Amino acid sequence: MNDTAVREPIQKRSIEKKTRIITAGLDLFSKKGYYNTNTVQIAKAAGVSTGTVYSYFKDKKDIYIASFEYFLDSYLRPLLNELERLPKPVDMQVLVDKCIDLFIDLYVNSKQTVNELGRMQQSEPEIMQRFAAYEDMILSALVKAVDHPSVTKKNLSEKIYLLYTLADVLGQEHAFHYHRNIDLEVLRRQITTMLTYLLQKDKEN
Amino acid sequence: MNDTAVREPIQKRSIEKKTRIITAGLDLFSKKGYYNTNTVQIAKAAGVSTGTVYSYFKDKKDIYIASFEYFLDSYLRPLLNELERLPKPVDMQVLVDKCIDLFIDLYVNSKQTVNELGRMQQSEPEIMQRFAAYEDMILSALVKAVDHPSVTKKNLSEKIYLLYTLADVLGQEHAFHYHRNIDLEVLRRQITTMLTYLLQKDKEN
Amino acid sequence: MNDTAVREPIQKRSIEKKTRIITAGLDLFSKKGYYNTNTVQIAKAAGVSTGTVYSYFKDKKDIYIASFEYFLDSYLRPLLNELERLPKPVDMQVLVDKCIDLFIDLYVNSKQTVNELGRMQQSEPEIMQRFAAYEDMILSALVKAVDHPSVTKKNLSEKIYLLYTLADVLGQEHAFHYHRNIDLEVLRRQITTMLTYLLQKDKEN
Amino acid sequence: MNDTAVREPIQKRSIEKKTRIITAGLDLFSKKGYYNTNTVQIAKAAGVSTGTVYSYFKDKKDIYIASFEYFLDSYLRPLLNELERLPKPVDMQVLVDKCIDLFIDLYVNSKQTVNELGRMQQSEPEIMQRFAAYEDMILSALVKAVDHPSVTKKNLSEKIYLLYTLADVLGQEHAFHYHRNIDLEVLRRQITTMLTYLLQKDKEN
DNA sequence: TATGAATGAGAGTTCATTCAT
DNA sequence: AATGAATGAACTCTCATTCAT
Repeated sequence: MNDTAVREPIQKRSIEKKTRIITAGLDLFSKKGYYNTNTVQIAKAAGVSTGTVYSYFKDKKDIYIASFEYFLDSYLRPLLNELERLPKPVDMQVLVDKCIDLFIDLYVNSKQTVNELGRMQQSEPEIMQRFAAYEDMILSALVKAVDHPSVTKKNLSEKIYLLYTLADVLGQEHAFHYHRNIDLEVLRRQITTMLTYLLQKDKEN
Repeated sequence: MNDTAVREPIQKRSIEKKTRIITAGLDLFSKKGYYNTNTVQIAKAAGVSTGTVYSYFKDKKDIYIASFEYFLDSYLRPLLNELERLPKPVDMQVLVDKCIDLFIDLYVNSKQTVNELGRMQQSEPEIMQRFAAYEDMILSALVKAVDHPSVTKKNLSEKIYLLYTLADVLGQEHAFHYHRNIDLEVLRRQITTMLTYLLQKDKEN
Repeated sequence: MNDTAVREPIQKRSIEKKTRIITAGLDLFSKKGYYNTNTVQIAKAAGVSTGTVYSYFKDKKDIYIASFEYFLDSYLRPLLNELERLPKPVDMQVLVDKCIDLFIDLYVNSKQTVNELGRMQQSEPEIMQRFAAYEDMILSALVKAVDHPSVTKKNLSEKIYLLYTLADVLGQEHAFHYHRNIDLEVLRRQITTMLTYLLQKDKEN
Repeated sequence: MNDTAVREPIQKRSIEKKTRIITAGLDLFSKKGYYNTNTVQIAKAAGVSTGTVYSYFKDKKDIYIASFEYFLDSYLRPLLNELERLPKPVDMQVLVDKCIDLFIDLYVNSKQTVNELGRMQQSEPEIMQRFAAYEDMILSALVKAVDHPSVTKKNLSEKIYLLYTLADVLGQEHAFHYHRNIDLEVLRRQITTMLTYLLQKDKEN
């Protein structure tokens, strides 16, 4: 019944245009949020007409999803690859540090983007599902990176989750510095200490 | 521009009406989010007219702010009082436990509410500011509770912040259980271990 | 989920407004057809805003249905009542004549309206269903009117249907006079002759 | 304003292309109606580009007109020829029967097409005019077929018109069977009876 | 004071038509 | 000659806010 298919661009000019829409969307959604961005703004920012937007995307939500998939693919995945390429065996301290740096990088460079994604993540089921895959991506990258003789496999999921969570917290704090009385260096040292303590093999947590 | 001042209700009937709007708003915003709730729905749920809503609140955002202030005042503050009333000197393990229970309580009973607040928190600057005060409230309650001979004052802000953050994480996981492979008991034990380790006086973190 | 109910007007001013929308809709739909009429035009013609239109009707199709129900109720039903009130026993000639007059009246006064209804009738299933009831209304009025000792019950449905159809044809021709070479008086006489012949008891058709 | 003239295809390939557009249009317009069919769908179904469509037709309505002219030429005219080729002198019963069969054929095989044409016929003046010619075509074919010693010339136009109308009604009822309680065999017999009665020479109607 | 009908700007989306390639 | 991506005006519908009653 629905004959008005969404165009899948093949030619270079078209791909470029689709990308422009995606990046314009990413920018606006990140800065102003999903509900405060409209399709005319996206079209204008991408330098195309609204009609063109709707020939590449079935609706506004579709632009949103494409924008954040693009972000995660082009930004997060490279970071994770770096993590996986760490020379092994790796010092625990180094691993935790690298992890933290990764999230600081992520937030410092794309704080608004990451935040907007978090905002929608639990608001729209469809978007939550899409994003779940990417969290899994991070978590499994961490599992691989932590795969090391000095780390017990016991309760590994929970340890990885805490590593992920605390690195995330530090990243957020670096980017937004919500809490003026927090010394970021101190916080980092404490997190590293806790995680190193948690991950060490001889402590059976 | 706006000549019609927002009324500050003095009479009992008026206060009751304002409260009904606030609780109706809280309920709807929590269940469906800010952008999917409209003022007619709030008025109807509160049993008043839309006009009345606008005689107590200057706009929709104002209802939102009042709703979440009400929530934090009537729900969070009592929890914090409990924390402050802990008999001292308190065992470190007990303190951390109590803290964690507090957040689990909060999330389990009001998960949608807390989530919606988090969603808007960084989307709307005006709302972010208002909420900051309440986070400070939590943090200072923790400072008081942790005020104890066995805990160094050194880098205390950062320690409190981590206590707050990790308790929050555990609360969220209890309420939503996003990560199916996480054993909540194990996670709780690990968090307690880390925090106890961090807070102990002799470890100079 | 759908809290935005369509308002059911009780006050006189509101009913009047709803009626104005209905009549404006009827007028425009009749003159220009469903697809060539837009909601802004209807609102303007009714002297209200588009928002008001949508507080009385759930969508454009709903206005359409209401408009034509209004037409049929306020125009067709009175005509049918007249038919039913014919003094009995009635001369067959008189009955057929009355029937024909009824349709001529209908078309001459509301030719565009009746035509538009016919156009949509088979195009939109929802509208077709609604209209079916009114055709039944006409047919059963005819059955009652024809209920007469001089008419056999045998194959009555088919006879009534032909009475209805031929009166309809004559009505159309009166209103639009598509066929310039047709003498309406002659046509009427022929139709009357055929129907009288068909309906007479002694001819067993 | 319109500098790009509509091409009149001479080459075989071009004619074929134009025909493909016409038949695709006929198919889609018949199935989904004029307003629910768009030019992209027609182009796709015809295996050409939208641009090509607009080099053969000046606008969407032009495709519509061409489609239905094509239908009437290729489908209706052969039926009429058959009618004209009836061996004479012909029995009145046979003639009426043939006529009825012709319409039943028409509707049963092309009910959606005929219906869609009827729908637009009075909605768009331009289309109404075009169609008038074809109705005249039918009527004059009937005049020729009825040209017979047993039929008075008196009031012939009106008689032909009724023959046409009643055959049409029966055709519609055969194709759609809107009225469940109508026995098609009975209806046909009644119509035949009425028409035979009307057309007979000695009855001076 | 309270009402709730009314407003109308602005949202997302479609599609006949054009024109650079 | 043919393409089909691009256009943008026009569509239907929503909702925060106002104001006559």
